[in-house]
Amino acid sequence: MNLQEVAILAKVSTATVSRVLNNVGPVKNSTRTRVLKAVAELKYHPNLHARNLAGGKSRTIGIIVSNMENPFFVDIYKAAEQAAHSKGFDVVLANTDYNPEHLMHNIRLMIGRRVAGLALAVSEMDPGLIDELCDKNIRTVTYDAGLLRRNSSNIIVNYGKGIERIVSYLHELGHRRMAFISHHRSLRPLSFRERGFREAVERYSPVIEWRIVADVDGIDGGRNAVRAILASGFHPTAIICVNDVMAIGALHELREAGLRVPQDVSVTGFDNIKLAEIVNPSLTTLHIPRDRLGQLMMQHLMADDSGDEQFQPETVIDPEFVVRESTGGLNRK
Amino acid sequence: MNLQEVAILAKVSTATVSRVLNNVGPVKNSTRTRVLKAVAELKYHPNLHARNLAGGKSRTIGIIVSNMENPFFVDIYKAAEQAAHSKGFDVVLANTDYNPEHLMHNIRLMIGRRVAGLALAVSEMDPGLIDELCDKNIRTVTYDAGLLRRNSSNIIVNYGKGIERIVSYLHELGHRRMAFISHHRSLRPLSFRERGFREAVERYSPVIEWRIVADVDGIDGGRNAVRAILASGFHPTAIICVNDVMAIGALHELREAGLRVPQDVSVTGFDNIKLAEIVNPSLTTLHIPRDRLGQLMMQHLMADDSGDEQFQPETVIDPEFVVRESTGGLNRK
DNA sequence: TTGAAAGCGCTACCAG
DNA sequence: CTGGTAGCGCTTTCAA
Repeated sequence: MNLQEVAILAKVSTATVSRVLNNVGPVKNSTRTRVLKAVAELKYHPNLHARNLAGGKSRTIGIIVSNMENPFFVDIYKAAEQAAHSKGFDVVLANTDYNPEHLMHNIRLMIGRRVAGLALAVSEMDPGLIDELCDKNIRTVTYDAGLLRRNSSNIIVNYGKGIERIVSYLHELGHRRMAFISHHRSLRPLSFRERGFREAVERYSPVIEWRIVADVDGIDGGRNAVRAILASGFHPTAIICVNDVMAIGALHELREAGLRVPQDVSVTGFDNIKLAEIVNPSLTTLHIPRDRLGQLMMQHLMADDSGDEQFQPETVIDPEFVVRESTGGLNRK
Repeated sequence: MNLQEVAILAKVSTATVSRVLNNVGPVKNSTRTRVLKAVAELKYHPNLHARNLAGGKSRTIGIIVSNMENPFFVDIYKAAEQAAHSKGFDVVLANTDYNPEHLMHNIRLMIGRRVAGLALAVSEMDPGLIDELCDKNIRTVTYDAGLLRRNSSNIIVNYGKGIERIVSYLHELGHRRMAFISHHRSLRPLSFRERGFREAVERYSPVIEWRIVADVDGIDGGRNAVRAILASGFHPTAIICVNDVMAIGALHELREAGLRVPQDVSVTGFDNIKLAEIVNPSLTTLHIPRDRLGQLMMQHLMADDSGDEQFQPETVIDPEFVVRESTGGLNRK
């Protein structure tokens, strides 16, 4: 079923049907209603592929994230989608599970779809791979990717500063043995955070002993990491997690092991997802404004080319320290 | 940049390039490599719209869910996507936030994209609206929607049975005042669950006092609902939540109010998401196998037309009762 | 093994 | 205000 059939039923040309459907150009009211009736009668739905092909331009934004199981990314996606909708764009979402091949596959799909813009909130950015793809003339905005190309902007969070804040806070509380829990250490953005931790902690060298352990992203990852730490014989008094979800897993595993938080061990997260204030004990963490992040990404993608809006190629967001119940001074002073 | 340019650079016809790109038909090896080189050189990405238009068929499955913030739906999506990928299909995801208009919009988009199949895991199904749309010849599978149409199958969870199980269990423990926490009462599938509760509880009439309260889906919804209950003066000894996420919110609000779970109040969830075993106290709930659900949906959509596989128009899944720490007998016997 | 050409369904331009 | 028509980029016969 196509435009033609509608046109025949309405006794007009396809051009007119098109005009009616797109609210463009002048159409006599009587014919418009006639067309609309035919459309309804046939339950006609325009073929969007044909429309995109013929029109040339697309009103669709692609969004790719690393892990939809982590509320952090869901929040970004929701903010971004809302911003896109408010400007009349549709959104198509893809998830990579931190897998660079999935990322490539999805980027290819997005390019193939000729999206009007592409937002990448992923950690598995490989400069090499992306470089190749991104000199299509697709506008791109990345989060936490640290690469800048033509018509591509980047939004980054100052993780180093955040982690430094955490470490110094814990140090003041008297903590001298710390562990850092992460995931996907080999991915660049994650390795930067790890380095942030290392630098912060080495500033106090050799007073602070430390250790880094990694597992998968998620609750189970946090649990496994804590289990590994405890089994290793290294007994940190503070555990710093690369994100809240892993921290929540850590919290649970510590409880299982009979350790009290924060009396025996302090725990910190990163992101400040909703759950962080709900868990027991509630989580000390760093707030990253996902709303703003999502909005910013869309703003960059949909900014007028008119050059009116100041196009910022890079935006830095400072996380905000939120102290809750999961951190405290040492029991044995 | 299009097929033509590649063809020219490779000194062949567009037909040949197409053959190479699709691995179809015979192509001399030397020309194949020549074409591939041209493709790489130009960083050519085929226009998927054109491809779909010309090919007629699509290898894309549409998935629409109600709330990506609820891990229940994320789990379904992930299982479904994996199943789809394993059969060589791509997936495009959409989220409705329980908004029937968003649902309509997204269904229209999916139809416009001429997806090979459409999976609807949404609660806001309105028989009227959908009826109209679903007699396109798009294969559809719904979860929890209770409507059956031509080339459309349905997967349902036996909520009534599950809730009955919960109520009788709580009754045995001595509970006589129960509250049911839900969301979007006016949406059919949700109202069915509410009815399930009502029927189960009235079976013990007039022994059990009960009450139903609703708020939005999510942690805050659970919190608000509990606050409303406590403020109402009705003091239930057991709170039954329509899903785990709301139950987790309820748990938190009860703690804030100084009530102990399960000593003062028992709480149950539904779904058995990962978090249910992590929260403290861990959550008594009903397990719904999201993996199987997602796989089933894809199986229904991608079943061979060959009639070989037995096409089941309806599949019922029984949830499985999981007792954890959030329920117990009454303190004062 | 390859090329030419006819569409796929729609938009947009040009006439009338 | 409306119709005719030339593409959009690709797949797919049909011939060569």
